[in-house]
Amino acid sequence: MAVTIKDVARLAGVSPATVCRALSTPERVKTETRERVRRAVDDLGYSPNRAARGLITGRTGNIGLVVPDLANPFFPGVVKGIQARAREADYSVFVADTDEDPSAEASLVRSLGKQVDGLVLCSPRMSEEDLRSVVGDTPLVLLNRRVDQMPAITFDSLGGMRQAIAHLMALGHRRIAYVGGPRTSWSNRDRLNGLRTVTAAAGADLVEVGNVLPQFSGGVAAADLVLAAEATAVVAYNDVVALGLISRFAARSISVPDRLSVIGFDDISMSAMVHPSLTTVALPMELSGRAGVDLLLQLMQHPDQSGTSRELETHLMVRGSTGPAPRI
Amino acid sequence: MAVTIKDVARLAGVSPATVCRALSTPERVKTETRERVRRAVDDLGYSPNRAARGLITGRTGNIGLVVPDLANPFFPGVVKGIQARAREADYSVFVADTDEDPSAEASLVRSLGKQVDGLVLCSPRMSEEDLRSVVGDTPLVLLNRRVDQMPAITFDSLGGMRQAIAHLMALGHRRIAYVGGPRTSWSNRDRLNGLRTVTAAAGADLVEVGNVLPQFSGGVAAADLVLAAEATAVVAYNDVVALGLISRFAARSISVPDRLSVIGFDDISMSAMVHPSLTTVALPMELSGRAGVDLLLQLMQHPDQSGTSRELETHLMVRGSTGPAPRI
DNA sequence: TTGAAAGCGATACCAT
DNA sequence: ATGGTATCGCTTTCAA
Repeated sequence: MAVTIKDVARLAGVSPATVCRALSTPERVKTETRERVRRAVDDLGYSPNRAARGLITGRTGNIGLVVPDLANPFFPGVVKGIQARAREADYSVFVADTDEDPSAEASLVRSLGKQVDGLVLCSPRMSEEDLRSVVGDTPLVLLNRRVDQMPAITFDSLGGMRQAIAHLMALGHRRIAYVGGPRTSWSNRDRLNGLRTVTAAAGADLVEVGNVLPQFSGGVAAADLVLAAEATAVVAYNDVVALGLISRFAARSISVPDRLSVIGFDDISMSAMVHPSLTTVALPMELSGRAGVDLLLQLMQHPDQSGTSRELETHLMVRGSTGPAPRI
Repeated sequence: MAVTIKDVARLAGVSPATVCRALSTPERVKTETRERVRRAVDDLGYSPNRAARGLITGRTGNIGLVVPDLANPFFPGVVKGIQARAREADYSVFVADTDEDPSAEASLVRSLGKQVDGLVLCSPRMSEEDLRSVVGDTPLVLLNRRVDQMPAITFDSLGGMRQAIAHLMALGHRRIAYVGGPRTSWSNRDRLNGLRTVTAAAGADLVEVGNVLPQFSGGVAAADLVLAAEATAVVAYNDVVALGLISRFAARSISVPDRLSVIGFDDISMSAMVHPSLTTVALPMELSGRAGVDLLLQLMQHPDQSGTSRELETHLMVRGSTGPAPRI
């Protein structure tokens, strides 16, 4: 059996209560006894049983994280940030992957919710209605999704699009296509809204060529539509879609960036590796994870307050897939 | 406050003990009372407090997973498999990312070990010695690493290499380079051993061009060495390294596969997306995760037995990066 | 078949 | 400053 607080107490010649205090509120224990306890703890290799502690304190020391798909390169970055910040705050992290299934999301939130002190929902796919209804009394933070009255970490899509369009306009592009992600995706709507605002303000033509799966195949499928739209530049919902576009362009011998410029979103690591490398709007993935945990910690301490949502800066990474507009 | 077993007991007009039995050993409860309890449970939305249960049963219902780096595309696949299988068996999964730091591994194993019923160590980087010493009484399964006497899930590197070399030989290649991963990596040694055996048996020349970081930059760095080695084909430690190689070859206008064939390892999703697409030895990532959990469950039930380690099949995916050897 | 009661290990309150 | 003790929610003997 494992070492318990009683074993420590016995060895140190004090009561369990004192051991507890020596560990959690050392200033309330005489220096000498504190030292004795410390030594006993070390000798026995004692560490408190979290389940027992949780039973009385009502807290678990765990936080839960729900993501749609770990295989999507965006999420591991976020998870790493969450992990790192959680560990600093002495929390462990439950990770659950929903395989892009919105209904799995709800049930996971409910079951995970009981085992944790707080939850981070990363890019949840479920409807706003469902989202509101699953919220029990577990503090919850959204990441990459904004819903009224719920604390959230998001990315500045508008700013990212502004940089992207400024870049394209400076290169002489005037007609720009957008390959959208799933209609149900909040971030797709957010990016599209940003893009509409920015192109309108800049006096560029925006051609929306439809919605595709946020995957390589989605980009492949959209490529021909983009060509038909007679744009000289295309912004994709995300990097993976952009890579699919480029792949299909290559297959059709459409040179990127000579004939067509391509911009993605996310800055997944692969974007810098391919040829041509992908110009993209970088999202601070790890930072967003850390920010999510920070917000959650705040919320867990002051459940009454609604917490301070944050929108994180984005940055355009200019690479090989964008160049001067062809003269038509 | 949450619903407790007492609330259910009161509503059903029975004792807490009966509620407990009705839920865990229904056959020991009269059908009628069982139904009454069932209804009370539903009405109140009761679900047992895991911490309290764990306190008495000594089990947590959690398993822990330690991976070196979630950003490495190999791991998310494994994690997904582990998640899926764990959820089926009604376990939750703690995930910890060590950021490739071997010393972080040991401390994580120790701290996680207390909060879980079993651990899966995925591609652990620590020394065999350390590995043996961190093993407490928590059941532990290795994934992608084999160590005497420890239960493990591994991949058949030898078989993968056999397929790779047979493919290259059939295309007419006779001189083959290997770009190795970290010397400390078990899987690198395993793959290299397999490759040596296979090339020797097939009568091919093997040129080992050194060890690189298992990253894109590692491949970039090794590309020139490969050219200097005058091989017509190169096998890389993994796909990411292979992509780095191809990138550098492209920059030097070395055509793949006309001038040089390239084979990777893992079959990360990006491999099928790039141009030329990458011929690679596919590892069953999700399956390995499931197999790891299966082995762990087995171990948790019979801690006395050592468990049945498994080596999973690998498969060569022939794609665009390999072709006939150039006539010199 | 059911209930009463004794813990599991840690914490927090009330005394001292 | 320290110790005794009730308690968290559940499981599990032991009796009835």
